[in-house]
Amino acid sequence: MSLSGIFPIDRWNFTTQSILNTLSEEEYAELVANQSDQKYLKGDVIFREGSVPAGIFLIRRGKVKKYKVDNLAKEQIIYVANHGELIGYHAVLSEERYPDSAAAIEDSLISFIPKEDFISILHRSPAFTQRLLKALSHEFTVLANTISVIAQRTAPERLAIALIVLREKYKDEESGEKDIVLNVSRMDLAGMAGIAQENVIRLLKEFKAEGILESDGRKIRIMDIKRLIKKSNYR
Amino acid sequence: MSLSGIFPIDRWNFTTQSILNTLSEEEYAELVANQSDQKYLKGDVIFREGSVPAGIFLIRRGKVKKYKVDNLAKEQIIYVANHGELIGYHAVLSEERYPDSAAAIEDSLISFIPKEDFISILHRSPAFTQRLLKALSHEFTVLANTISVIAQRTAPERLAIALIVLREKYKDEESGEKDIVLNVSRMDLAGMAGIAQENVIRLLKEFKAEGILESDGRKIRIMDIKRLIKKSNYR
DNA sequence: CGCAGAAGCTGATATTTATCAGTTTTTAAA
DNA sequence: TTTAAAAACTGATAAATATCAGCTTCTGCG
Repeated sequence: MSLSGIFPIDRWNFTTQSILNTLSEEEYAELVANQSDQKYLKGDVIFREGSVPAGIFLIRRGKVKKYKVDNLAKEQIIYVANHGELIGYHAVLSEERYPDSAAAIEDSLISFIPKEDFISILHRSPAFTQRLLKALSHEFTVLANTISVIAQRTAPERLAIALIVLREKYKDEESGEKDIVLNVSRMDLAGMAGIAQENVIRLLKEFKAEGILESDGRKIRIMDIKRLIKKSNYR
Repeated sequence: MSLSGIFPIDRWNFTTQSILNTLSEEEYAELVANQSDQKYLKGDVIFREGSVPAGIFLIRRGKVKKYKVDNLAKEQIIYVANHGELIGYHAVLSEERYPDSAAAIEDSLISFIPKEDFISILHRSPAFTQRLLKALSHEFTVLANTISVIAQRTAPERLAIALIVLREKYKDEESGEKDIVLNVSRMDLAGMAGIAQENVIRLLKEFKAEGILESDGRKIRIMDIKRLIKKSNYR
């Protein structure tokens, strides 16, 4: 699964989307027996760093950012989870408090599953456990990749990468393959790329001038993915 | 487990050291039945990013850096593993190529365990699997923490943090609790903190002038851990 | 023991990126 | 529809950090 044959997009995505497929019908039924659905509006916080987990979350519809806030304000986005993905399971498994916060970046529908039910299925289904182990191992790849990029790439490269990654997440929203439209604030882009908001704006203007993208307020339309990948300078 | 009551050192260490304790004697015996020990000199590469894993490694003696190399030269260190820890298991579990490289940062003795034996035990021992799941989940905490620090802290703060983390890894080397001596190159410090070598040298000089540490070539003696923690500015 | 290469170190300079102090535009609530 | 707050944007400046070029000191090998 590689983007346009050159950008290793699998290095940027967790793989919790397909985990639930390992469950039998009755196992799945038991997992979701006590679930409760909740709507979250854009910006709503789902859980906060340092709090104690009571269960895990399944994103039915929408997108969620996982982030850490450092010295007051300024959040660093660790990962953007899409519909179908699980979040909040790390803390349950490691028996720690949440290491990061999660908030909706668009209106979302999310199921809460009590941790007891999650743990119960885990003990019941070896296939589920193996699949989870695989997913968690892959996450190491994604996070190590993120560390390397943030430490070693320039601001324009990091922004380009953020846009490529987001484009993939917004792909299925639209019908066509080309000219995918992202709907994301400058602040969230800054949080993903680890640069100041003002510089995100300036860089977007440059990209626009180069014909790589068009933007109208929050909407960013990727016009030339090939040139964007080139901009990212990714091997 | 928190350093001097204020620095959250557990946020900086994987927990694979105690995983093998979950195995019964016969399980352990089977795991290591086909192991082969090998000595690695300081600087020797254990595995390289992009290659295909054939098994996992158990560090019997020594220390190992896990790192990613970006655009020729300049390596970013993701993690420093100590004796007792397992490395190379992510790629086996996720059935991918190694996402990072590993090299000895001091002379080390390392056992290689064929992946078949590892997988076999994994299927045999639910306790082992659960423990591994927990360890991998904790790793998310460590890596998310690293991302946030690299993205949001200043160079002096990052260097201070690198020194604090290393101090903990070198603790058991010496007898006393105080004035722990690190044995690490400026280049590796630069790789850990994500800053240029030259600046590592300049910052170390500052720390020295402030009485925080003393250094004699590669040997760095932490004199005032409290002031170092303050320097790191860590909540 | 001598020597070559690596690592450590220094100062000067360039570059990148953040910060600041606004203005304009958009958005959503009254 | 008005309007207040939030987000987007701009230019100027400051700060942080990297880069470069050269020098010195170690270190391990022959």
